[in-house]
Parts: sequence; structure tokens; C-alpha cells
Amino acid sequence: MSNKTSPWSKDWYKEHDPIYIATDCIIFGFDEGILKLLVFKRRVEPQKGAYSLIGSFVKLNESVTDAAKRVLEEITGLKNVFMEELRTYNEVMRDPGYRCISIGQYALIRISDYDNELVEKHGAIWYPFNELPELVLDHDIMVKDALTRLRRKARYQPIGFELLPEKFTIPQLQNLYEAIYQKQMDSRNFRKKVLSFGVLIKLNEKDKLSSKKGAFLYKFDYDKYQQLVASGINFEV
Amino acid sequence: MSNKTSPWSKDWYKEHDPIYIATDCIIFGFDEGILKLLVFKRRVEPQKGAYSLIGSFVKLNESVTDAAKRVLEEITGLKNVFMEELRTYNEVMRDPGYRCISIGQYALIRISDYDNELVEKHGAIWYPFNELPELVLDHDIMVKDALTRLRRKARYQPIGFELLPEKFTIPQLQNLYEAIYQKQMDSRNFRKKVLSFGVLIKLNEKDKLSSKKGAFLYKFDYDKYQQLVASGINFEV
DNA sequence: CCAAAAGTGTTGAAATTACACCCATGT
DNA sequence: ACATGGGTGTAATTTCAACACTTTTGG
Repeated sequence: MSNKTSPWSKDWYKEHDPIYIATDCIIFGFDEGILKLLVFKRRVEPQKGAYSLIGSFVKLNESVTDAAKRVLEEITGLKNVFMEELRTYNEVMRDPGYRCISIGQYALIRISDYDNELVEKHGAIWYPFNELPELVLDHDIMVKDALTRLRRKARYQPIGFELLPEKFTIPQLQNLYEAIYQKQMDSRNFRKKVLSFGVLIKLNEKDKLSSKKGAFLYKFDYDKYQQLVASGINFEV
Repeated sequence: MSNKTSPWSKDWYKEHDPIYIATDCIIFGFDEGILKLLVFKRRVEPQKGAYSLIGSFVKLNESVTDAAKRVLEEITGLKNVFMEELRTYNEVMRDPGYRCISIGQYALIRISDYDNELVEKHGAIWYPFNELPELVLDHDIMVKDALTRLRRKARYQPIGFELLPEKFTIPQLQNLYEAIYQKQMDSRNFRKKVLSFGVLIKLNEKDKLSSKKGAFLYKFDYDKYQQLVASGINFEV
């Protein structure tokens, strides 16, 4: 129990059952054309050596969102990442330690930004999505759910940008979508579609890392995007 | 605290903060062309007389889903209703009684089926969606969230059928969609669309309640629907 | 000069929208 | 006979999917 004084004058609900609340983060990254997930190798018993998602118990005086932000910053050094609640995992016996409900949250991070030293210090590892080890408890299910959500969400909201550096090329964006949906797309149609939304700003710079010709860099126009959303636009990719 | 014996040999998480968990149900019904919500007038202090959603604390030995089913059956007499988790409401100070996280769940029920006596006995009332009174705590937000979800969900999964009687007419179905989306639709296009999915079985009976000519009754083909979903079909309405 | 990735348009098919009249029947 | 809601088809538009070649440049 936190040793801060409680902001409630008394506990009106004493006759009910309190339950432990945890939050587990399904953290996606995108690097070298591969979708990756940040997992964590347990260094203490029980289940030492087993892989799990990154998570934490929720404290009495913090919201679930704050708890997730806290662990995320602790391990990656990043603030202000895109994060969204997935669902609760609330089966009575899901956790052998005690009754504990976990709230899954998935996060998208720019893999170029994170603090590698911090990540290693905490025993966290970026795993290619296709080569994930088995995870503890119901964390495998959480990962599956998160991918499903990411796929659905990316269809009608341009969240893909959260996984790319601030400046990116159209082919990079296409690679990301191909990694998310695990299928090839036609480059002409893809370009046409994403440009048609009018939320990409073409820059006067080229990225020459992946080709001799070089590809123009773009950035995402958040303001324009907000306007369009407000006006009720659809963003199916 | 429930006085059953705990299925856990010991509490491994003693040093963490337990929190109360509640679940609140956003219960939609459809009656006489109007989308309705089942709300509840508090008959005890605090906030006696205020309206709230129907909810319950989650017990140590029941899942959140079970808790929601329990209150739903208690109040409507119905089992096996369509219900789905919406999201958690987890702000630290959302409940002045004590730290309590609520898990919102929305349910769709056939308004023809519920047990009216039970509903009245519990002080519950069907309110037209457009005339809802103010609700306690953050329940107004839950309702708003649930409507948003219902609208999104109804676009790609035929959950509308959950709100209609087993046998229904196409005009009834259209009325429902018009109530959900608050806009008029073209009857020819609507009919074409819903029939094109091939999940409606036309019956040899007519419903004559709303017209002299009478409209053919249909029922929903759950098996066919499952097949189509398995084969990866899209159901945008 | 050549390998490798970037960039660009057109065409046919399919889906979506808009739109107006006849039908059946209870009163 | 008439008012009421049920039922039907077609044409115009838009969106989507398929498809291949030219450009640039570092090595």
C-alpha cells in the first residue's frame, strides 16, 4: 500500500472486494522494414528468464494511463508516445499470484528515438514480431489483440506515422503498412492514396540511405489532419 | 470482502495497492423506432434520485464479464445478451466514494424480451436516447462512448440484429440503422445492401402491424454469417 | 554502364449514389 | 377510392485494382 495519505476522507466501499490492477504495455516499433515488439526478460523469480510484456501495478493515486506512461518512460526514456487502451484481461484465475486485472495498452514508438542504454539496462529487447518467444500469463493473447487493433486502427486513422521518424519517405511508409498487414501493395496506388488525403507535407530534402536516386522526405501535417477529422473525413488506407 | 475462501494460496502482491473494480452497463434497446437506454434511479443515498447506469462492484471470484451478466440478469431477467467491453474509466478521482475503476460494457437487448416487472421493481427506466437525463459520475461520457462504438461497430458487423426481435422486416431494420446513425437512408439502396450479404432468410410470413400491405419477415442466418466471417468478408452497411 | 530503388497515368471493373413509380390492402 | 407503407430497377458517378516503363545516380 502506498504510504501517501489518501485523498478520500473515508472508504465508502469497505464491504466490497478490492482487486489488484496492473497495466501491460504492448509496445510496437518499426525498424529496418520490420515490425518489432519490446519485451522483457524477467530477472527475478517466479518465472525468471521468461519473457513478458512491460507492465506495472497501478497505484492508488495514479490513473492507469499514468501508470503506463511511468513504466514506458522508465524503460525507453520516452514521453508523449502514442498509447491507447486495448481491453481488460479480467479472468479470475489469469494471474496465479492473486486476483489481478490487467489493462492492456498498446503503444507506438519511433524506434529511432528510444534510449537504447535504458532499454538494455532494464533487460528489455526489441523482438521482430514474427519471431516472438512465448510470453508469460496471457501476454501472448494481448499481443495478438494488439496487432488486430493496430491493423484495424491503421485502416481509418493514420497512426502509422507514429512509428516513423518525423521525416519519412513514401516508400518507408509503404514498407510499414506492408509490415503491418503482411502483404505487398502496389506502389502507384499506395502513393496516390496517401497523398490524396492531403496530410503529407513534401520537403525539399531527399533521403539517400536506401537508394541512389534518393526519395523525397515528407512530414505529417497534424494540424491539417485535425481539421479533416473535425470535418468528418474518412481515412481508409 | 466476500467471505468465500480464496482460491489463491497466498497474496503475492501484498505490497501493492488494491483498488475497487466496478462495471457499468450501457444497455441499448430499440422500440417503436426509437433507440433507448436503460437507466436507473437511485433510491438510496448518496445521490438519491439521481440517474445512473446499471452497475455493480466486481467480486474477487467473478470475472468482469460475469459481474455484468449478473446485474443484467438481475434487472432484465435476460441471459445471453450481446455485451462487449467498451473501455475502462480509471481517473483517480472519478469516484468520490473511494478509488474505483469502472469497466464500461455496452449491451444490446431485444426490448420485446425483457421482463418488465423486474425492470420496474428495480427502479430502472427505458429512456429515449435523445431525452436522457444527466447521469451520475462519468456515466454521461460512458453513454457517449458507447454510442460512438455502436455506430462504428454496426458498420462492419451486423450487430443491429441483436436489437430486433428474432423475426423482423427490412423496414424495421432500416429504422434501426436510421436511429443509430440519426440520418435518413434510401430504402432501395438499403435493401439492396443488406440482402447482398446473404445472411437474411426470408420467411413466408408478413408483419402487418405497420402497414396494410404488410412487410415480409426475415430472420438472421447466424450459421451463414459465421461462415462468411471465417472466410474474411466485410460487412460495411 | 548498370543495378537498384523512385516516381509516374491509364483503363476496366466494381461499388455507390441518386432518383420515381407501382403494389397491396384495410378502412 | 384512397391513404399508407412495401417493394422494385436503372443510369451516372466515384472508387478501386491492375498494370509497365522511365528517371536518377552511386558504384
